[in-house]
Amino acid sequence: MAQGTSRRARSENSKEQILQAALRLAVERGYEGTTMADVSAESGLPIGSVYWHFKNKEQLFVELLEHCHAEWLKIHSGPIAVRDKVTRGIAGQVREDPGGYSREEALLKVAMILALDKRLGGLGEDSEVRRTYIRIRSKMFEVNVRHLADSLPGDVVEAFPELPEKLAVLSLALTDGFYVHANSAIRIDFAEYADLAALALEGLVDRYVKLARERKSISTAAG
Amino acid sequence: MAQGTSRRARSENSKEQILQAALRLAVERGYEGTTMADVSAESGLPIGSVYWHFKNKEQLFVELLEHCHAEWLKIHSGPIAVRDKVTRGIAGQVREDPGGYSREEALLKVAMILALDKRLGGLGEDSEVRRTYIRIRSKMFEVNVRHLADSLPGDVVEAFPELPEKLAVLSLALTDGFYVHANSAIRIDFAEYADLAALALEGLVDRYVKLARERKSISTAAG
DNA sequence: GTCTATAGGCCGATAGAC
DNA sequence: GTCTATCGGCCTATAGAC
Repeated sequence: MAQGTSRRARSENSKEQILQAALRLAVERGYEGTTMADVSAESGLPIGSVYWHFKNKEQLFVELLEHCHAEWLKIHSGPIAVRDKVTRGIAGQVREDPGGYSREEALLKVAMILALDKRLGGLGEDSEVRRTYIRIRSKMFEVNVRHLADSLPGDVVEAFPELPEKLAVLSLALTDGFYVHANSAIRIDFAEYADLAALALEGLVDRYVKLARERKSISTAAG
Repeated sequence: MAQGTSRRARSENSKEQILQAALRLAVERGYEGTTMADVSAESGLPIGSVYWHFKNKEQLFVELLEHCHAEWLKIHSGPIAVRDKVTRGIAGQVREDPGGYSREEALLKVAMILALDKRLGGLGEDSEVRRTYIRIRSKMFEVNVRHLADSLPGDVVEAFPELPEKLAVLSLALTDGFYVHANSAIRIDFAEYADLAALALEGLVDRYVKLARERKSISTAAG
């Protein structure tokens, strides 16, 4: 560490190192599969330091989720088309980057793993890790709904206000589903399937667009 | 146990009890979350009996998977339409039956949990539980592809031989995706979404049907 | 703030009586 | 075949020197 590096800065650096190590391990091994000793070894810091920065294992994962969520929010701003939402999501879940995951992908991966890791923090449903995961997932979902709404034609959203939410659920389900598939060793061309999935959802949008236009022309003719 | 119950029959009965207990627990808690002591308690048999019937924890789960797969195969025979495949799959994954799961649903649930439970049997990728899961999932997938192929119009399958496989992947992804969603405490009307998902895939099929018919009329006109 | 050593608890697996 | 008692190993968390 160079001269002039404050104690405070070094401490923050250690904390960051621990979080990054925990992230790398959690993505590979899940919650139960990641031990505090592993985190200590991977970060290069002794286990005492880990417990100095984080009260316990549960708190480490709570902060890890919040850390990733903050990064995700930074990146995801502005509207996004259904097609991009689906293809980006699937691509992100599936990529096997040996050198580590981008922060955008990281939250989704960690979130997915924690979603299905039973017995988080020993008591399942009631653990703070789980509550944090649920809170963050619902925030991400709201953001997605808003961005999809912004990307759809205004008259369609007006006619079917629940459409953005429906699309968000479906695109999230597809993203999650392909993550599961990626963990099941049946090799497929994910890019091709991302296109296909996008096509399917776009077909749905087209249907609603037509419905909206029909309604409009009827009400215009009537009024 | 009544008179005339052979030692052999009682032994088989014990084994079945243990498997059922393991199934109930695994669905709720996953692999790591289910201890041999739990299985022993849930089955009502002492832990020594569990180890008499199964060499170790890994072997117990291997046989559990194979047991469920056999049941699944019994039920899933004959063609099935895309719509039914999707709606049935989603409904099965999501239902919260307090009294236990039907055997049809059980394999899918257990398979899903094991798919994402990292560090199965201590060594992740190389565990026998994982290999068994991979083998069974690929068998189930083949069966689904064949049944979907049987349910599609013959000329479409002829024109696009890869379509049944694509639909199987998408419908499986949707099923899996909604399972994840069901574990994330954002409450939605799954029946409605099952319809929507089916609609999206049917739209895809329609597109391919049209393409096949167009091709046919072109080649007929040309020939 | 950093690090080592270790306490304390839980789990998989076995030994051995019946 | 069934059951109990127990061992060894791993994991979280803490105590306490520096």
